[in-house]
Amino acid sequence: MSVADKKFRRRAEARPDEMLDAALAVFSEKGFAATKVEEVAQRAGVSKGTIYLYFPSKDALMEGIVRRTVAPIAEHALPDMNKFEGDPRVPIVMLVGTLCTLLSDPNSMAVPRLVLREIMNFPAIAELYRREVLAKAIPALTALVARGVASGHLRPVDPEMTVRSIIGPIVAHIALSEVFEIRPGEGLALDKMAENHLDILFYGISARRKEEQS
Amino acid sequence: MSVADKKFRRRAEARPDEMLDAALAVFSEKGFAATKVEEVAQRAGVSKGTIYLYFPSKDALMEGIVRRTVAPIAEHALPDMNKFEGDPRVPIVMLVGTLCTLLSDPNSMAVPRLVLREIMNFPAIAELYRREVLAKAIPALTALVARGVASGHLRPVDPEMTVRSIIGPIVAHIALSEVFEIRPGEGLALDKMAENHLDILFYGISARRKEEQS
Amino acid sequence: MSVADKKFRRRAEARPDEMLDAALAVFSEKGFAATKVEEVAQRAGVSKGTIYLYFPSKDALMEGIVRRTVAPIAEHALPDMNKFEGDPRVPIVMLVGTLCTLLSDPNSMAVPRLVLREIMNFPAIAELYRREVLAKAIPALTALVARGVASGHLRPVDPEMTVRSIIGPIVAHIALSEVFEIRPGEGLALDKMAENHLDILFYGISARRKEEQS
Amino acid sequence: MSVADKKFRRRAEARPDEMLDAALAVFSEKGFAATKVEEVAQRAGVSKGTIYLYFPSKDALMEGIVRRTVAPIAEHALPDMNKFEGDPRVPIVMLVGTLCTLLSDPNSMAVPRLVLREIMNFPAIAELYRREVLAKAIPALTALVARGVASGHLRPVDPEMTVRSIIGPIVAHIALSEVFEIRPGEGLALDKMAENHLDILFYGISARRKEEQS
DNA sequence: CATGAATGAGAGTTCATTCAT
DNA sequence: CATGAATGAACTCTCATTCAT
Repeated sequence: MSVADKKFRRRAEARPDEMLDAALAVFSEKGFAATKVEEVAQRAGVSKGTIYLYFPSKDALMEGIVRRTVAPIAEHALPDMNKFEGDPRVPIVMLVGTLCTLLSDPNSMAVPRLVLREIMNFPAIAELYRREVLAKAIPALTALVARGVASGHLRPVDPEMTVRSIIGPIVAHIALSEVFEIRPGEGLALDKMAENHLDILFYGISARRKEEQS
Repeated sequence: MSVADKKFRRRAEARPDEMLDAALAVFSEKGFAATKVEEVAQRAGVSKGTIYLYFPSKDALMEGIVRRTVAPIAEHALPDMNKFEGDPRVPIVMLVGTLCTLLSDPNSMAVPRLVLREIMNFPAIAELYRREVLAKAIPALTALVARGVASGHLRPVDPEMTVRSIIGPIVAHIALSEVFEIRPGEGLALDKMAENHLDILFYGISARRKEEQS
Repeated sequence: MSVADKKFRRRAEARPDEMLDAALAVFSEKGFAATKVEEVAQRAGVSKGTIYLYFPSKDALMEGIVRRTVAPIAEHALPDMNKFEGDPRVPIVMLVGTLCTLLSDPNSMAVPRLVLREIMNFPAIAELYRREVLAKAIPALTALVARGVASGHLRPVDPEMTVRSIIGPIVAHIALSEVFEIRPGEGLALDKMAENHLDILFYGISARRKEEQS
Repeated sequence: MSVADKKFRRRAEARPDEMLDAALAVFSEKGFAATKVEEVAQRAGVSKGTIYLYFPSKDALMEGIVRRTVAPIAEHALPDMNKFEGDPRVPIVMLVGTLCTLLSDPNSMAVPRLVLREIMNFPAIAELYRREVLAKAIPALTALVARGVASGHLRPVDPEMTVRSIIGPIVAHIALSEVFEIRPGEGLALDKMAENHLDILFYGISARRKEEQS
């Protein structure tokens, strides 16, 4: 069978993914509630009925979008952190860098944006996120900090609370930009934010008397 | 004015406020979209038509809730900060303390929770918040940090980005608790969070070679 | 308040009944499944939404129609039979006469016709009929026959099965007419049917040797 | 013809019949309207499209079921009756017996049950039944009774109406059992019903003064 | 012959909003 | 001022039917 034949084949196996792409696009533009299934179908280039051929309900589209994104995060990104030994600041720098790289890609932003927007109306999605991402990421980060305190690399901070200090500034920066369109002038400036955030996270904002840091 | 008159007037001027209370309660429980105007009316003890006597639409209820809460913040809490001179860490400690006091009161939480939940679907509310709260608070905080850097109280951090480091951990802590029900065991623990947050904000997490801090 | 005012009043208390009338008419014409709620509304002179103000679903219209008809039957017609003493042929003649009078009125026919048509698709209605009508009528008739046998007025027939012989011919006559439009030429001819039915029911079709009966 | 060929031919000419079997089974279980063509296909072990290869529409399945059953009745069972001479009670006993035998077989019941359930929504089927079964059976029965009256075997009853008295009790018995699940305790009890029915049909329920009957 | 992916018209139901009383 | 009956636009979901392969 030639490649040309593919044109005639229904691209059966790719369809659900295309529909999720379309749903993500339209949900992001107008919000879940304000989007009609018909619009998702049009964007995907199929008919309304075809959507329901692959997804049992409009809600299932939302869940499909999230599940597709959450799976690789939970499987790949997170497990690595648990094994880390040595100065915990190294993986923290990496984590912040990875997050910022992901977030600076508009495509990568779409799902977190959508989740941020709709999560309170989708208990199932909040639970999915909690179970698949947070329930793994937060304990891993907490343990990382705790090991850093134990090894003397970090000051005796509260590991659990310190996790809020690691991710909070990033969340705040994204939220200000995405929700309120408050940006520091020249675009997202994730680099500058990351640098300043890590600087403060590691050394604080207080001026030292005589000594240097970094 | 006779007693009988009271029966008919029933503190008429308080009505809109009672309706906003009812709307806040029901919106918080079920979400804006899932709430029927009828339910707001029932909770307020009036009929559906009466709601429309005071508010032109369901959306106006949402806006009324937010506007009522935003006004005092914008008028009282924020202006004070601009005048502050001296070590900026003093007003920062105060700000964090004030926020935590407010947030530990469930009643005070209701509006921020609701705003957090619905803001993406209400451009008007996002704009209101932006204009009335953030457009005043963020520049004030930024200027505070900038003055601290200039006066030598703070290290040469980026003032704009440092604002994210000040409020981010608090936002993250609240979001984890409210959205994902992830709490550090013994309740909200806002005190512990605030203490750890300020400790890190001021001195960082890195262990020092020989000397102590704080 | 004058009578003229009524014109302006919403005839609130009559509405549900008018809707049931309209539903009965349209369901009878087109069948339940083929009828749109919109059509019922139009016939009732109200909007689609108003139907749902009084009935929670399309099915509820069907149930309302039946319930409204079943109630008086169950309450009035049936209880009388239990008290009867003496020759059971008297109340049987009355019952057949009453049924035929009811059935010869096209309005009275509408509900049984509709029930006959839709009953298999409405388990709830079958159950309603069973519980409210048959569970009362059949034992009453059975007891009536049993008493007749005991008192010597009737031959030693099986009371339970004899009930089928009392009502069956009437049912068959109606079904032939309503379902297959098979009628004995000159209209429904319920009188002739009733007379012949009772004659056979009481004396059978077999010719006697010499003697007469009746 | 090779064995391999058989695999491909799969008794092709039997296919439509298998589909009707499947359709009858599913329609009987769930009702015509509630049955999806897909379900009929699954039960028949073919795909949805194949159904439409043999039947132009879902309705055609219904008609096919009925037509297949009606044909032999119209051709065989009915014509015999017209030729009968002598005491008409003999063929009446036979008819009742035959009907009861047929009806006591659940498989034979399926089609009449289905027809009873759906007939009002299928004018074509009502017409089919009317034309193929009733238009032949009823005149035959009527003539049988008329001849019985003429020959003195029967009392001077109205032949047309007497037909209702012959088939009515059987119909009533079946309807009570199938529609309302009202049965005389020990199953369908068709024998007892038939015996009692014929007893009453021939001799009536009235007690005689002195003589016996049967 | 057979498949099953795709279609799209159509129906039931909800609920914000209006307005006669 | 207050009511609540009435409205009807809008939306989700179903499923008989088609047709490219």
